[in-house]
Amino acid sequence: MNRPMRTRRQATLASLAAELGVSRTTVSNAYNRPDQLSPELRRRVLETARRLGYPGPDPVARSLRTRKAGAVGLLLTENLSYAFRDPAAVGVLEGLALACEDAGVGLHLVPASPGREDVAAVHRAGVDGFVVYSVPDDDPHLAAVLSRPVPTVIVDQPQVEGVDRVGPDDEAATVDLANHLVNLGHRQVGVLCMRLARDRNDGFAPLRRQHEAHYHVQRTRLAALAKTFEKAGVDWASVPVVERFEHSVDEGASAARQLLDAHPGVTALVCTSDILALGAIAEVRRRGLRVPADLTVTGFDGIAEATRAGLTTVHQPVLEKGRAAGKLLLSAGDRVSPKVITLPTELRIGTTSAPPRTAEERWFGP
Amino acid sequence: MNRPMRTRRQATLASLAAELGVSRTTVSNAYNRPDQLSPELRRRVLETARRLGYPGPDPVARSLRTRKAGAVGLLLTENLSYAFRDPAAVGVLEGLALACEDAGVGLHLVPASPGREDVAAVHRAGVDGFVVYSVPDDDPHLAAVLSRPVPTVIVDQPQVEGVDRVGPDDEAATVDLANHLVNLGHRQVGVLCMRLARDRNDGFAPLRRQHEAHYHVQRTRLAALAKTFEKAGVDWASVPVVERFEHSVDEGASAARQLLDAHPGVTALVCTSDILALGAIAEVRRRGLRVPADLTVTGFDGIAEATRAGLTTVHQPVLEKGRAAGKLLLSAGDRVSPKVITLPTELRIGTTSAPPRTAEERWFGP
DNA sequence: CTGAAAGCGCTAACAT
DNA sequence: ATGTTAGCGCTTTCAG
Repeated sequence: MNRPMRTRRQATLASLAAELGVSRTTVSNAYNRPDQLSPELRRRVLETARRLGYPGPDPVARSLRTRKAGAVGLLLTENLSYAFRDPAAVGVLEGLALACEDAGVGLHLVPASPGREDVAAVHRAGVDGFVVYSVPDDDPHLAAVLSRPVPTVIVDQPQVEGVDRVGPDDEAATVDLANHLVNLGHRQVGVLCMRLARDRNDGFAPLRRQHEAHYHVQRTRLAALAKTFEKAGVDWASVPVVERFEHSVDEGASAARQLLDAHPGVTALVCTSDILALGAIAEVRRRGLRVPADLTVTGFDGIAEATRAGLTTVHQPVLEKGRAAGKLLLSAGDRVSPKVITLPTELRIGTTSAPPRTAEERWFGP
Repeated sequence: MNRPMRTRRQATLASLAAELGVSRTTVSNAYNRPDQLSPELRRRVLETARRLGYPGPDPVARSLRTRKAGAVGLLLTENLSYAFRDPAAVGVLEGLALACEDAGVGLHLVPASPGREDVAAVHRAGVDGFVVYSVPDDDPHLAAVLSRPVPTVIVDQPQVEGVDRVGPDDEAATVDLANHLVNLGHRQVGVLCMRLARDRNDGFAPLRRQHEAHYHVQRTRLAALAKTFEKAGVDWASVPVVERFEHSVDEGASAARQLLDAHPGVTALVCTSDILALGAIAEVRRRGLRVPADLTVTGFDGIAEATRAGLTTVHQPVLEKGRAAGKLLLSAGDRVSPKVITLPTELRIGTTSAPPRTAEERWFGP
């Protein structure tokens, strides 16, 4: 294959029209409405276009005129490295991309790493709408998105009144999971959770920080755990909650280490994501303990690797979540009231949860 | 958080200027060149903008005027489902996204599934350049991209004269790998490869199909294998090559099954990707054979899961590949001759390759 | 520091 | 079936 080096934009629709001695409309029609002109003329137009090196209508100019960008923006204020490494996030991305593909529109990833305070990229994105995925409620990028006159759909978090949202019922799902543990007999639990706010805190998260979390999903899950365990007679204030800023298996392991070092008496580690849970399991085993005989570990998301590992977790249809968000956005026509789509979740009891060992067992072995 | 439902675009830069009794230039400057007007006036402009619900300069109109879209397009004519499931592809995507992030430009995923013949999406994408990742040389989307007057960088394949390219030296890397097998003593090998053309062929690929493959990477790897094994006295025409259209672990397993059913005598399965190799290993084990004692299996890419599995493979820096492509594109300024970046690869000998069993061993056990 | 003028390249009524 | 007209909303010399 070969190809000449281009100089710069050579021809425009107007110059082509001039060359041909026809109007611009005709040339435009040749590209956009083939049925509006004779096949013969159309052939001539296209032929001349090729000769002059006219690449077809400029997409930006067309967008300006038609008021359609032909793309949806995706705001993801997470380090891409972590986003792409979390199968749950990849699933959402994939589902969204599929919805876009079906509609023939592009998916525009907005450059917005967590550190970046520069919101200009949001304003510069030529898109017909935004999908916002899992950002904190005080993120400036989010505010920038909401200030733009295009429809927006938020996936998972935050909840913003008047804005479409797609996500699971974190509250109900977490209550189910917690009840499973309560029913098994666990009363001494520890929690591993993801980032609660934009400021980094790799360590224990006091009650106040839990309550004021800017990540609605984490806040809700913690609250649901608190509610359920308190109902079972557990004093939540005494339950250790370890937070991690980065979301990776390794961080899950280190969080488990930190928690178990300080609270060796816990009988279950509840993790707010499978990724963290997988790390926790690794750490527990590293300590020579068995899962679930010595320690129960649970996750959240239901990613494939968790299933393979037999993790007790809450499964949510991540691909469908992304797809639903895309469809919702692209059908955003003239809906009146904002729509909230709640996705089904399923408690999947695996082989990582079991009744706690009794004190005697712990001292004298099984 | 709350937010009023928007009606439609309410104010423009012009109407704002009118309202304020200043020129449009001034309003524009308030947004783009704050140093060009008094802080006081600027404050007034922004304040009035808020009051009128003016969301700031329209990105599309700005792009038209400045001739900068602020985004790079990514052409990926693979099913997104598969693309996102292959860590090698995700790595490339991630690296590219990082490069875009650094430059503050968006990454526009062009909707182009393999089946789609509709190339309009390429023409509709408002981007300043394209990265093309691993498409067949006869893909119409590729032609559409090349017809657009913007710089383009191709990752891996195809090789197009005059177009920038980033990729490993597939030839050299594959020769190294093949020599490793030759040196171990393998002469009866089977090959599992990815799609060779746009038409589906799940099965054996005859010589002719190998030679005429439209996927340059696969063609090159096969050719390198052929060359090296022929040099070792193997008649390549007799070497079974099984092709799979879809790229997944399961397909790798099924390909291995197909190959081993027909050619139980092979001592090594050479796979052109780690994904296929992982499937092959699964199938070999399913048959009650041991890797590498009974059968050697090798891959290509060096994805994390392969490393964990101890796979003998060729590692390539996929993230760097994506990043390099992005950087190259974004610096495309006024380079004269096209640039080709060759990334280093490394033969990683793992625990899945060993000398072939002798015939006696095969009959009488080790 | 501010304004006037001149388009960027295209499409969509509305004629003819 | 083709042309005329009228912008889409913005930025950018170049003068004041």
